[in-house]
Amino acid sequence: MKLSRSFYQQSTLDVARQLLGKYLIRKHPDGTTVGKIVETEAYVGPEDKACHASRGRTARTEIMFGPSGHAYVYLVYGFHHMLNIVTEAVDFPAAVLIRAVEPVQGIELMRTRRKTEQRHNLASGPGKLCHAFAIDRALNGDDVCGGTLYLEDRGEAASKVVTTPRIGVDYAGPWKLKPWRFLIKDNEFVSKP
DNA sequence: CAAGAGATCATCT
DNA sequence: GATGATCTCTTGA
Repeated sequence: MKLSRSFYQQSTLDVARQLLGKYLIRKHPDGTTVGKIVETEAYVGPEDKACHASRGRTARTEIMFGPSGHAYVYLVYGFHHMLNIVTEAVDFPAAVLIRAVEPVQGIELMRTRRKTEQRHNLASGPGKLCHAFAIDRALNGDDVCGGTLYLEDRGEAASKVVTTPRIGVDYAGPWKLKPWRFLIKDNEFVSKP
């Protein structure tokens, strides 16, 4: 069952937690890739110094101020794309970063793109995930309630969930301490334990 | 195995 | 002109 827009309108922390155990589906001319989400992070509102939108409303962050259920994709460090899903109401900037998935379908395609044999290394990190799923800035602003990139509930409850501070946001002062990273306990496909 | 450096560019000052 | 919501490879024990 495809997740509808109302799912993404909930509070960002709820969305981030509930996304664990859901499936990410990416349709592409080369084939379809599917992965189970095992790790997410929440970026919430104009106050959150780790959230790009805390710098104000700009051309780049505009998408986060828009309606929920859209993809926010951007490039970091000149190499890696990050995939976020916009949440909450219009004019409130918030999003959930998808940090890692467990490869389920289209694994050969992911191997070709990633040039690695190891299944646990195909999508265990935000940059790797985007590479394996062929996600780049062309998808920025795409509606994830559409048919190319979307999420599904396949009836699995994310059992044991663990929270930790977010990764790579040391510059965010007190905000870096917020336990807004969510991951499935003991899952071998997360980016780091 | 842990730690460190380098890669490379869109975006904002 | 500085700086990342990262990854991979190299180094040294």
